[in-house]
Amino acid sequence: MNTHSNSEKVSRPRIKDKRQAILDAALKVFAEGGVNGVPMPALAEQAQVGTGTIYRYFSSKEALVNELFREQKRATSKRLYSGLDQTLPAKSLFAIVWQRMADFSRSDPDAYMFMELQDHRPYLDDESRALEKKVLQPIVERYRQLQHEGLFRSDVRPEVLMSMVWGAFVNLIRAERDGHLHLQQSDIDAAFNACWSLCTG
Amino acid sequence: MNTHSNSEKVSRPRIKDKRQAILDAALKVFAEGGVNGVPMPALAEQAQVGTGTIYRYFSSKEALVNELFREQKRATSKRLYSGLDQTLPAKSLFAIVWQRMADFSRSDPDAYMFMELQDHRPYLDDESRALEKKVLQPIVERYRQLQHEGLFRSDVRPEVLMSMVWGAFVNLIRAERDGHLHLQQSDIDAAFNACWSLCTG
Amino acid sequence: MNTHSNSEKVSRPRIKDKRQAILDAALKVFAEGGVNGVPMPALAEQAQVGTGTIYRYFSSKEALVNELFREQKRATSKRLYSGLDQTLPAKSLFAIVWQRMADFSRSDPDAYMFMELQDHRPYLDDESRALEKKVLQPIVERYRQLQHEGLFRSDVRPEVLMSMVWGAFVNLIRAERDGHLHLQQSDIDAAFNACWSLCTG
Amino acid sequence: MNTHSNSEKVSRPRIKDKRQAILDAALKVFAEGGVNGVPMPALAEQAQVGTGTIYRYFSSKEALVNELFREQKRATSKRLYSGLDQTLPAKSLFAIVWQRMADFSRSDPDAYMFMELQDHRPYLDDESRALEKKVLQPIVERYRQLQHEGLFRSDVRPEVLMSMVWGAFVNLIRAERDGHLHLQQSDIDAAFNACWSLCTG
DNA sequence: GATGAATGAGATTTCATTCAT
DNA sequence: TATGAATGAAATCTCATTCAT
Repeated sequence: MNTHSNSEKVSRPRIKDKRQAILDAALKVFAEGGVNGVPMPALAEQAQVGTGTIYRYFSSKEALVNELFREQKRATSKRLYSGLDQTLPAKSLFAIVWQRMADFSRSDPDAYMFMELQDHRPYLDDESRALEKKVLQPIVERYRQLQHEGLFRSDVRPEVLMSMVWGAFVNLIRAERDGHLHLQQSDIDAAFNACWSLCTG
Repeated sequence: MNTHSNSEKVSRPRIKDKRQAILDAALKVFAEGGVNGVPMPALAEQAQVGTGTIYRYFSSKEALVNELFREQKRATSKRLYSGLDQTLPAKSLFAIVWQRMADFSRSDPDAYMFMELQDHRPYLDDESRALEKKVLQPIVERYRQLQHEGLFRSDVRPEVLMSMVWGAFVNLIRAERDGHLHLQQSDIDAAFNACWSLCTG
Repeated sequence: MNTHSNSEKVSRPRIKDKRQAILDAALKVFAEGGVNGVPMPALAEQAQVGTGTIYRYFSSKEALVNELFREQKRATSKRLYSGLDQTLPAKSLFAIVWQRMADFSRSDPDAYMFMELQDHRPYLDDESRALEKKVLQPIVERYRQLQHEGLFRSDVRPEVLMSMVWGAFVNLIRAERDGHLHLQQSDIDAAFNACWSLCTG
Repeated sequence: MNTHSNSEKVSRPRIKDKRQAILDAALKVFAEGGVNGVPMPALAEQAQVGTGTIYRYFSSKEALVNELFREQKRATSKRLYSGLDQTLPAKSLFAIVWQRMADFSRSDPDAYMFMELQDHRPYLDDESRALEKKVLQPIVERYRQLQHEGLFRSDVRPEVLMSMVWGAFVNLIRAERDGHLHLQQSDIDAAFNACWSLCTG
């Protein structure tokens, strides 16, 4: 049952390396308090490390935010788009991704919040921005392809379409966070249908 | 000798009161540098007032941000929704509002940016959040009405629909700001059509 | 009794501006504790200003050290070499400068110590180093002239000669500071004669 | 099994003990970066030992600096004054020592720099200062003796004379280090002659 | 009322030292 | 014994806010 037992060193609760502990803690506290709102000692405490330890792994707060951003960008991308059965009809695939987005925002709200919080933007460096673009590229291509197949409307550029779909979803979650509405699964499903209409015209 | 005499209003071109000068300056600098990124003395300089003067009109930076937020919320609301000719068909009205949103983001990018920057969110107080809800209410009602009229799809709750539309638009502008795409009027028009599909199904 | 009364501005002990107060305090505490040994808050306390105030006048500790160095370099130069009656015989002039050096080290030990402490060297920027050279130039020229006049020995380059004289003096003061000897006026005078021999051969 | 066995001296080229490796490394990095400028881990890396290892041999950075200082003080003293053929004329002996000083500063600039850098002074303890005095004592005595012999001028106390000679030399090297001049062997020789004049009057 | 120099609490970052392995 | 990751006290620097003028 003890997932980290290695003979019987029962007591130590978590042995994952400090670097990851710091990233995990950062995700949590930044999501809650905003990057600017969290002093390094507070982050250190959450990570259960000394303040100085953070600087063994990240050269500055800015560097930490960027590495966290990139880690999450990659993880999110994988989480949303990997392992899709491409033999399924497009609408099913779209629905799956949509549901994954919803699941993501529900099951890992810190990660979702951190990524959608604009808080980190002033910290982002070129590498992070490049990654952001790189991750979007294949999605745009998929949209373009669906347009060529005549499934998606072609009067809107694929990157515009994609941006709208993503924005519609994100704002839905944000509205819930801000207390403007409460989402149920039926809302998620209905929103999917609406987005499908957006894409197919 | 009295440098503040206004017996001859000749020299000073615009004497709008300092309070407004501060709010105007705040909008500009906050939009550019983020609320956290702009020290009060920098704001004071932009507003051409002394640092202390800001505190005669606003009790704190937080209070200033809130007042600015509320002022802009009201102005934006008026800008987008006032003076609409309700005799026009719904689609035309929707199109007008959509174009107003586009015009707003183009002609007053500072105001638009400030409102859509999440930067100010940690500062917002109850009054600001209440206003945000209050402003959204009539829009939601309009959506609900259009659903009752059978024009908008009814399988999506009106607040969900509205949130998606707003999110789709906002993310489009953000994508442009972030350099992911460049929008032309034709894109705005096409995006409108896509959003109309989203709403009507 | 009210030290801040301004009905009679007698009481306030020192009104000199903060910038100078900071430089004065810095000279004192750096001379005593070394640049590295004195934290900015300690300097602020000595200067009777807030820590932040230092940064209104100097962009960093390094900048402060450089400005202090340059100020002192100029003041020292003036103190040692200005207002000399050039009609006096060279030996008298040399004796006067030598005595001025001694007086300087006695009457303003902080300034003297700060300049001769090597402590500040890692902080010095190009401008400071350029000033150092610039200040030495006319002295070298004077040595060269005295060589041409046949008064000073000519088998040693003037800059070498000057460097030795200065080093001999400085090390004398340092030896006293380090407790290796105690200097009396008679020692100063005798040392002058020895240096004169060094120069004239 | 014995890690310090020297039955097979094959593999490790130089096994001088870690203590000495640390002192050697310290001399190098302190000369280059100043005592304050070099963190202990950087020193450890240069010495090719673990950071903690330093603390097995020296109780603190201060203790290390002091031991290094004393080691170098003794080595320098030996290097400059040992093995002199006391049957040679005084001027020859003086010339030899002078040349040894020059050679020292040239051939082992790290050691020379470390000793003449004032950087370490705030670290020095009583023992180091006592050693400094002790090492100077016989030199002073030699000066005194030469005065009694009528070779050196007697109007200057021997410790004053010695201090001036040393200062003259040191400042010459420092001037070169600071880029104020470049020394050739002829300058060293000429400077010797000038110093001889200083001593003999 | 208006000012902006001054403030000091608090932020980020460094580094001498320790200690589990 | 040797290690070097970890630590946290202490350094440098920032900035929201105050207050004497």
